[in-house]
Amino acid sequence: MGVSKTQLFSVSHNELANAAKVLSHPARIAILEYISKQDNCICTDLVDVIGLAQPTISQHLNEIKKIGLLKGTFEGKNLCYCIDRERWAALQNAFNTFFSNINQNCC
Amino acid sequence: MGVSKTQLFSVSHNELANAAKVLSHPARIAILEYISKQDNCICTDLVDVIGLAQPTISQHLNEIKKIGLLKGTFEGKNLCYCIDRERWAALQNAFNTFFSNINQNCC
DNA sequence: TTTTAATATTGCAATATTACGATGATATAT
DNA sequence: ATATATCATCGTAATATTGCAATATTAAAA
Repeated sequence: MGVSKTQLFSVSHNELANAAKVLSHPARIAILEYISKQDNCICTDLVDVIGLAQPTISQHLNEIKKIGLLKGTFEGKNLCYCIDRERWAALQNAFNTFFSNINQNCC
Repeated sequence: MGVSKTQLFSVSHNELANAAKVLSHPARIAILEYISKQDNCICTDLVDVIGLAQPTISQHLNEIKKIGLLKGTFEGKNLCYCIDRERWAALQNAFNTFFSNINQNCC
């Protein structure tokens, strides 16, 4: 049915899965990497950097915004935003916790 | 067109995105967490633990297998497999590297 | 005020994902 | 040999994702 049965799973499992979903497209990885390496808020040229059409970039940015990884202003002519470091660190921690949680006695 | 333009992006971006895609469904998070916490290889009862139909679990396991996170035997009556710790650590490192790579001067 | 530049939204086509019933394959138990 | 238990595969339906052209919106510049 194409619909994930999210109600079967815990909140934390769904949250981690949602975060992973944002990272599950190379364009979004590239966008995040590019933004995170800037000295300041960025105010354009993602379309040139990534190589996808402007509406497509806009859509990807929206997915990234939805999980709170960006902060700044979004209305008007020029965007001005950057990585939300607090959220970034929280996601880093969530992934790290997940990966650390393995039983070292297995196999 | 529903097709990701993977050729636009670097190998490492695509690899990280592919790994994230495996983690982008709560069932696979739950499956991986369950397996990783076992003392031994597991040989059944994932269907009961997760609560999805057996073919669905089988499909999810296949996605997990595809990126090399499982090792063991898969044919026959009883499965017997567990987490591939080397691959697990590699993915942990890949995510951690990605998240560590942020410019602390931004904003 | 009219242009212009930058981003968002809409609508659509192509493809991917999720889920499960039915069925097939395999190995063990009876 | 037959039944049973376990997992894989096939087929299919429902929904989600990706991408872009066309268009709208917004704010600043001319």
